[in-house]
Amino acid sequence: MSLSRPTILDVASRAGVSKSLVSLALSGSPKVSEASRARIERAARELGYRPNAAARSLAAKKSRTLGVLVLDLHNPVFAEILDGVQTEVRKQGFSTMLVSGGDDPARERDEIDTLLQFQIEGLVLISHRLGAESLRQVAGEIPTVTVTRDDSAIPGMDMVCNDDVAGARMAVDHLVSLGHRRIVCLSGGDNPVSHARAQGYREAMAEHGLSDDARIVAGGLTDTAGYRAATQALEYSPTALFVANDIAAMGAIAAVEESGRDVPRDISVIGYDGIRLAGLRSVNLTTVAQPLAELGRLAATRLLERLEEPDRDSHHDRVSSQLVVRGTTGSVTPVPTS
Amino acid sequence: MSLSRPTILDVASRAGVSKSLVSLALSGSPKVSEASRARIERAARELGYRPNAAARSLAAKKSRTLGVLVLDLHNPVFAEILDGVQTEVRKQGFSTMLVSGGDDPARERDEIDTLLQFQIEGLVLISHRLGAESLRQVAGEIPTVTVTRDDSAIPGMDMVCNDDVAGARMAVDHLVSLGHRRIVCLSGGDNPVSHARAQGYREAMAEHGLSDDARIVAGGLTDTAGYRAATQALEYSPTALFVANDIAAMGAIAAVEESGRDVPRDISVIGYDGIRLAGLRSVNLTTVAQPLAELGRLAATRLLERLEEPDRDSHHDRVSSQLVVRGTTGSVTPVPTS
DNA sequence: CCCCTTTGTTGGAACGTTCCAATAATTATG
DNA sequence: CATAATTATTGGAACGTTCCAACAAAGGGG
Repeated sequence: MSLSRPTILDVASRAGVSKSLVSLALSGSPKVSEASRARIERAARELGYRPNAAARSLAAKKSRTLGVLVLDLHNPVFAEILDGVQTEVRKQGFSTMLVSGGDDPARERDEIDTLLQFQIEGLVLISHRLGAESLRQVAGEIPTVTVTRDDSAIPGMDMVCNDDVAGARMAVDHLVSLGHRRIVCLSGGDNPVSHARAQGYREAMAEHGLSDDARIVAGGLTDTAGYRAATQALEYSPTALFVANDIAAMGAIAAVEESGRDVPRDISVIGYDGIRLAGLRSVNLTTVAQPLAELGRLAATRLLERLEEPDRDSHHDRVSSQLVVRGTTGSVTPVPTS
Repeated sequence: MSLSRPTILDVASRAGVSKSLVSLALSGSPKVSEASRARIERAARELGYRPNAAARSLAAKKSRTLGVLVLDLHNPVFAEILDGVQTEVRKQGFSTMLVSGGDDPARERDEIDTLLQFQIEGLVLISHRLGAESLRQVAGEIPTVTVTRDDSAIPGMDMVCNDDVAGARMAVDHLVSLGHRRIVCLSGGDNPVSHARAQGYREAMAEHGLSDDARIVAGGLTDTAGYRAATQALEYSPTALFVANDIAAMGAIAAVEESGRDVPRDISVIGYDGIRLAGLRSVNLTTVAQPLAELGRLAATRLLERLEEPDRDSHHDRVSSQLVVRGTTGSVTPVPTS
């Protein structure tokens, strides 16, 4: 193993110039002669020189690194948002440090702390479980953008999300247009996103004069949660289920099918998020699709803008989602009077 | 926004001691009096002091950070391995920097480079697309452990993987025991893992005297690749498909069902990996399950061991996988002579 | 009571960069 | 052809830590 990596001084002496000039040359300064630049680059290449990010960040007082916290790596929705973030961030020459909160608030705090120790310049929160207090504190310490959650109440923080209330209404509208009335909502549990989606459901049901048919079953955002909630929902003999997210919807479908009913003939199911998996032909889930990569891209853009101009007003983007009709929803079939 | 973060000097002066003592106290040295320690901790807390990782890593010449490269964040198999890695690494007080190669070798090199700039002390490769040359180079530069791929030929590198050949044989044995003979293999494309699985298929077929029935269709590791390969495989009118991984198997099932055939009545399908998703009731895929989290945990352990003892021999762990029979495989049904 | 340990504590050098002010070399200007 | 302006290069300070050798203070043994 190589004893120790070459430093800028090694490059300098090999190229026969000062360390300062090497620094200048490698950072692409225009005031370096072509001749020197060529020799320096050659020397660097020959030595396999790789700048020490720690030293750089210490001296420059900036790390050119953004931190990204993701709620949990298992739900593919986050991988898709992440794609958008990464693409944009790389394009602007920043690095990114990714950590996962593992769906646990305490660990989230912990990981953010680590991120801060690494002198990240900004933070992207791709969904999170932080309380308002923690969030406020984080936002006060470092430029932060939150994705997926409506945290618009926190000062100095940017936000990018879709309109969950409107999305949920689209879902209900779609079901109603297919003739459904007994539509049950399987909520995603006690978090703002799920609350908003349940709210949209309630509003849309009311608008269609179906308030009396509205039923919300407490569920969660995992497939097993969806399965359980659906089992429970069957007691209301619904003709359609609006499920808080795609993964839970997949669980719900399993429950419906196990009960001997067919999707969509007996019961229609619609999800939320628009993960790629939902488009898989054997899943073929109708859903309200968020532009996930776009959400990520936008978040990165907003954060980078704020780094340029730290004191600007908070920017709140609310992008619109889109109904994607696939095979799990269909017209309500008249019940045969057996 | 706070102008600049408090440094160790701020803590020192507030606690009325020298910076050295603060350093000692915060790193938990036993030779600090209780009184001083208490005052220092109090001061640090009051100031919201957070050590600067860049400075620390520069001074200490070690970062206590491991790099983790994952092939691609979209396949859940990697999230599950990652869980194991993270748990173990955290337990040992290291941080982890996670990057995704986005399924692109050039970007992989790039990301590893970034990781190295951050002075990571070791590298975990959770599947990768690196050529032998690049790999050798990386391994020569930094302690590296590779997960999921059999890179045992690279000197100085540790390896943790399952036995893909044996796993594939288990799959075939299972199908044969159900009476299948016309078993087609949908390969995962041109990468070592897929080659090994195809190899196991071939061997098992030969052992059962079914060499003449052996057919391998070139596919890939995504659901669409599985779909396409399955469509093609149907020309051989198989009674069973052995698919290179779970995600592709899900695509294959879609193709089979679209062709009007039933899984498993007409065609049995078995996957490989054992992702959680495959256990989802609406998927219910029979598969060869690798102990994913265990793979990750073991990889982390091996890497940390090597950090202790850099010159030890390469360690190659080959953990065994397990057949998980679910609903997509069944006995071959005698073809009704219509 | 002096010296020797032991226990706590400290200042300074080092880590590998960036950045700035200062200098050297070159070219343009009158 | 001297001087000014420009272009290229440099040494040194700084960044916030850790680590080491050195020192001060407090006990302990002769």
